[in-house]
Amino acid sequence: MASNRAVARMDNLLTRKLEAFGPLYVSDKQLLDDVIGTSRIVGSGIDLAREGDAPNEVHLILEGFPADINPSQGPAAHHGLPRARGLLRSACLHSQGNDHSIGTLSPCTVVDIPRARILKLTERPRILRALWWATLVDEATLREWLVNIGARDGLQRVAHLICELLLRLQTVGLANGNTYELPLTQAELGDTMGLSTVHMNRVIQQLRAKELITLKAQKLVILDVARLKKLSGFNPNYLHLREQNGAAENHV
Amino acid sequence: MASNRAVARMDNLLTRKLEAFGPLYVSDKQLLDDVIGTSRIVGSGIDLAREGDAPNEVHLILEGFPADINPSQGPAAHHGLPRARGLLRSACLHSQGNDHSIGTLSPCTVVDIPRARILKLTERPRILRALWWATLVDEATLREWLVNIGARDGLQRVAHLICELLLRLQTVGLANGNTYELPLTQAELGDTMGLSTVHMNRVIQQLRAKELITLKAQKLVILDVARLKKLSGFNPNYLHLREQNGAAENHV
DNA sequence: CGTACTATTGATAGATATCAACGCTGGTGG
DNA sequence: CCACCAGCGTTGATATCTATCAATAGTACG
Repeated sequence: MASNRAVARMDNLLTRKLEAFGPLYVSDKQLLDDVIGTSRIVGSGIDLAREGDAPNEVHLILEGFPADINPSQGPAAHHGLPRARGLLRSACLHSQGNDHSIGTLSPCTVVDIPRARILKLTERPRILRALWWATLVDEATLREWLVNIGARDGLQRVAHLICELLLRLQTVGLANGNTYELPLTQAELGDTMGLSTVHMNRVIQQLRAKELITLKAQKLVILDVARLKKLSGFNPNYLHLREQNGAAENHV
Repeated sequence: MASNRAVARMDNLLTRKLEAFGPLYVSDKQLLDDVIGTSRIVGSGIDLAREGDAPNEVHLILEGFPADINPSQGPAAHHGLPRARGLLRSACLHSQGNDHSIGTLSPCTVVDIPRARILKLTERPRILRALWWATLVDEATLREWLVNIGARDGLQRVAHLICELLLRLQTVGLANGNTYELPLTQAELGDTMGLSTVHMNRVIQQLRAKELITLKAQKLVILDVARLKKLSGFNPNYLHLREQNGAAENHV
């Protein structure tokens, strides 16, 4: 489709994400370019909420592995490390409540969008509508995580995460066949899914023993995607919402 | 505030929910009245997604206890019952993906909002903006649930749920002091939180033994709110987002 | 080489699921 | 009225999953 026309400009990641939910005006895209312009790169293990941040600021993660961070009241707090929950997708918009925040599990490119700028964005009807759909999709992913953590045992949870990451990263072109970079420590993975480090390790070894995956030097290889999906009860529908909405946009 | 002016009309629940995020035009409210007009009442244990429903239909639950339902692939499927996850708030908007749906754990009043109507609604900037904020708040609640289920043990989870329901129901005026109706079976509660029926029962008995609650004949009494909140690590901030946004609206 | 982080392994304890059984309650048909 | 039944709550016994503690091995890096 896009290849049929001459494209005078390169859309940024945010624009591409939002335009999946419906077309935007050129002026919209310029506004989005302005927003993206302020991106910063942060290292691993950083809390994205900085001192003095206004609550309800929105963070946009362009690249990397961010995760929800537990407020420091949890049992894991005495480790000195906050406890991560729920691995977020890249190119994800995240509202900054005052009850919890996001941390980086790997180096990330992020944009901090202050309240004033959000209001500016939401004055554009098409941007606003895309933002809403995007949030609905994120919500669907969270619901899937809820099921994932609540109803499956460790082995299935980890298998599910591996499947989800494969699809996500393939979408963004960051997977090489059934192989991708997983720059996370076993401890971090465990925290993300509510498993202890030791148990996480044993689960990984189970997956290796079943000849489902290979994991070495931050490189993950899925040896049998079909069997892994079956084991985890993986159903990719919840990640596909965006295509459906994009298609439905034709009706408007 | 509202009591200072003569109010010619009674706002419906949806209108009230959305207006918490910013003022709406009278014509907006009329449109919302039209939407609400089509509500239906369903019994307990019903799946809100009906045959022939278009995907991405949105359901609005005006009253009752709805919950996420697992697709029938889970281990609990052979019970004949789908497995519930994540108790949803009343007056909650829920997008209908094709990967999962919502069921009722008690009689509910619901409105099914078809795609065409959603599009109509999202043509109103103020409604759309309120919808977006509302979705962001729902997302925050889901994140809290993720932490709740992933990081706390059964006792804390249940305590947390009881605290959350108290605040929610007080907000809607459905709590009587520290007492409220909980028309859910122990098995349903357990499913909701990822606990077996038996264990749910034992957790409840622990709470009783600690003289924190009373639960009999669907009536729940919290004997010591402060101690219950402390036990569960309950932090109501994530439910307060709406007030913050409402206040911020003054800046627009 | 030594230090620190990560991965791995073993042993043990706690949390939770599962299976089975029993009592209570409310309805229903005889 | 009674016998029966179904759903819910409760209890005990046991098995499985997972956390925790402790120790060892591998690996990167100065």
